[in-house]
Amino acid sequence: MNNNGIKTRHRIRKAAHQLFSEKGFKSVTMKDICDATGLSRGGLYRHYSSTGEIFDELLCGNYTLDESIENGETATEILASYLNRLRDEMLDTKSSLSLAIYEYANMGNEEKFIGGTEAAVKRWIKLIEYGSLTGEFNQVNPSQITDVILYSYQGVRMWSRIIPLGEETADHIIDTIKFLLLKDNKL
Amino acid sequence: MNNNGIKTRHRIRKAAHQLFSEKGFKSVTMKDICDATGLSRGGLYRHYSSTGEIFDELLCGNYTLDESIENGETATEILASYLNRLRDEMLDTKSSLSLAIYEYANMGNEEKFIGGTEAAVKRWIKLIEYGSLTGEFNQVNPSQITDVILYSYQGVRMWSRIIPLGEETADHIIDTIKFLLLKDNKL
Amino acid sequence: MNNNGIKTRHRIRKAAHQLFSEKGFKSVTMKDICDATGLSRGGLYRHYSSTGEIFDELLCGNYTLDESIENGETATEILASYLNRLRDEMLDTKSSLSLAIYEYANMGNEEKFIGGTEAAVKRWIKLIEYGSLTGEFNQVNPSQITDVILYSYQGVRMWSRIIPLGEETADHIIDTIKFLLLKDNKL
Amino acid sequence: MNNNGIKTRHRIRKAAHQLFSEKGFKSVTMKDICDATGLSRGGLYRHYSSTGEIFDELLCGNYTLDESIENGETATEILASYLNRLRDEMLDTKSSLSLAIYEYANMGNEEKFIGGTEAAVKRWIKLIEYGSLTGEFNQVNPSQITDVILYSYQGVRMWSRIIPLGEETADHIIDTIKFLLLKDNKL
DNA sequence: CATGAATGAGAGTTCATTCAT
DNA sequence: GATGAATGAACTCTCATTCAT
Repeated sequence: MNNNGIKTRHRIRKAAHQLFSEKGFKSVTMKDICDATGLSRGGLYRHYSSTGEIFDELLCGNYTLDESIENGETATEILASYLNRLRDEMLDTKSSLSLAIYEYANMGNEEKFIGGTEAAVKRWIKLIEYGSLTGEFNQVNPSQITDVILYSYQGVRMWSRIIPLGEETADHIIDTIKFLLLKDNKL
Repeated sequence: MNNNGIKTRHRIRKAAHQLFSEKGFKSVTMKDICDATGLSRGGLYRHYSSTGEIFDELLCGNYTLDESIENGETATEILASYLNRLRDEMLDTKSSLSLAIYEYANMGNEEKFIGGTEAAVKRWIKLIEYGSLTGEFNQVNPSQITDVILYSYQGVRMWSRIIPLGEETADHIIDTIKFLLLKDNKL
Repeated sequence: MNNNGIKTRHRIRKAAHQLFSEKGFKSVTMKDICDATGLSRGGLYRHYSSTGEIFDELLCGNYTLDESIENGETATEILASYLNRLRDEMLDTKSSLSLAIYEYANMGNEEKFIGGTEAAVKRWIKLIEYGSLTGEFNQVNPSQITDVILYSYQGVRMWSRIIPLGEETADHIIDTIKFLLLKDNKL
Repeated sequence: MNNNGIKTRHRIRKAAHQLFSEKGFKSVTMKDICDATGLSRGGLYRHYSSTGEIFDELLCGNYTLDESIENGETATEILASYLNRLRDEMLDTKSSLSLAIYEYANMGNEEKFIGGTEAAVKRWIKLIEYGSLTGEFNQVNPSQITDVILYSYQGVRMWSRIIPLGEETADHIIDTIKFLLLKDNKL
């Protein structure tokens, strides 16, 4: 594959991301991507042979919460950083692949996602245990709080596509998490 | 429309509900419904002329939290009743129309849902205010807790299609809501 | 399927037979058949969903030598009847499905034909043994003569599509078979 | 064209022969040949611009019975030599281009083959006349026997692709030819 | 000579939708 | 009311073929 081809693949992925964000997974056709990229049928198929193939590539590096920082920081600092990302993602309504991800997962690709979420779950549990240990966090059931965090986050991601999401809603979620975990936080 | 016609419409809605639960909205075709009901093309079209039309009818009476009981009960009792329903719905993984609803909403039918959720939001807020007033509930920001409740509920509805949902996860959500609202509830 | 549908299926098979005779199997597309029948794409697919499906139906009742007469006739009479058919088929250059059959068989449908030829082989062998027994035929190896008969017949069927076949060629084959089997036949 | 180019053309023809043997003519695409040779589209097109062009070259030197030996040998010896080749070719099931040849001929290239077969026909007729003259062969109609020989040979070539061919079948054909031509040969 | 990107034509397939019966 | 035949639009996919590098 020469340099030109690499550029084209980039172009395809960019256009496809846009389309998936807007329309979910199922409604995006190879033809849509042809039109969006200006490529011909055959030209597109040269690089990817299905929307699923493109989507798979988009997913690499897209799992909600990923490889982040655990270097000597306090649990509180790490939490703040996690929550910042969470908040940003919740508010980034437009570029959300969430509908597409759900549709895709529901079409028989569940297994591709289970690993991804398990990783996120583990990271949160680890953080909460760490904070409990250092005494920074309240004594809570880590798995319980993790469920609340992740599912409310996912709920926001989905509904925000349909019902306009105000900043205060994101803050409501974030503040509640802080209240549940951090000492002396009031509702 | 005679009695026979009414039965047929029932049959159609039943089959369609099943299909929408399994495959979401977009993937269900009129042909699928023909096959599932055993009706011919023309027969189906006599009653409904698109999947959207059937889906609209399915949605009546399907909004997440609906017309329920506020007759002299204490806030705690009403809360218990609401949470029971929430829990049951979360665990009723199979018959969930959630993916279908999201897909449908995303196809330009947002407005059909905004009203529905607003109603649920109002009901929860009213309940929380009521509980605060009677002193049964903690002093909280009603709108904040309502967001946590509804979005985490929605998150569960969606993900449970993809990642098997254990009872303990539903309980985690319910217990957290109780902790947030009820006095003397420990995490 | 109503009466109209049956007629259409007839029409399709007729047109397809014509096309397969002319162009072999592979070169005939569903579109060709649409054009030839005047049906729309969807209309054709309503009845048959691939050229192979149509071809399979054409093949029923098309095996070279079929269920024929064994009712008190002499071997010589039966032979004459068999050879008459053979000759007619050899000369019926135009309606020959032979190329189509070979192509089709070569595409992984061998097993569909093995049974058919085995039956023809058995019938010839039985006839030759019968003729030998009654003393009408020469003492020959039945299986050997059967091979010569069937393969030369098939050779003619194929080549006659390409090289114009004169009646005398068909007669050459027939006469040689007669010479091999019948007493007092001269070359 | 330098030496490298000649090698590439060799490579192409070799791969193409293999493909034509396996799949016949029509099913082989330029892309197949690209894949089989490892050449790129452009690379292949530099040498040949269609499958027909390659096939034409493969056909040179492939006509069924070719330029062979007529140098002072007896008719019986020449016959033996011819029949040996015939037998070998019949048994060489795998490398047979026969299906490809028929397909190709049927696509409007009949004239390319008529000459080839006429040559074979003439050679056999000449041989039979020669054998009759020297008294080695029976008195037969040369053209009649030639038809039987060539068509049964072609029949075998075709069917052997579909129905496994035993050595005894080839021998049945050969033995029958010998019986027809040679004196004192019994069936 | 050779590569691989790109185009565009054409075949396959699936459905929504209409209509005569 | 119901059937199923038929149409036509929209997609998917695969190649032959060309061309810049």
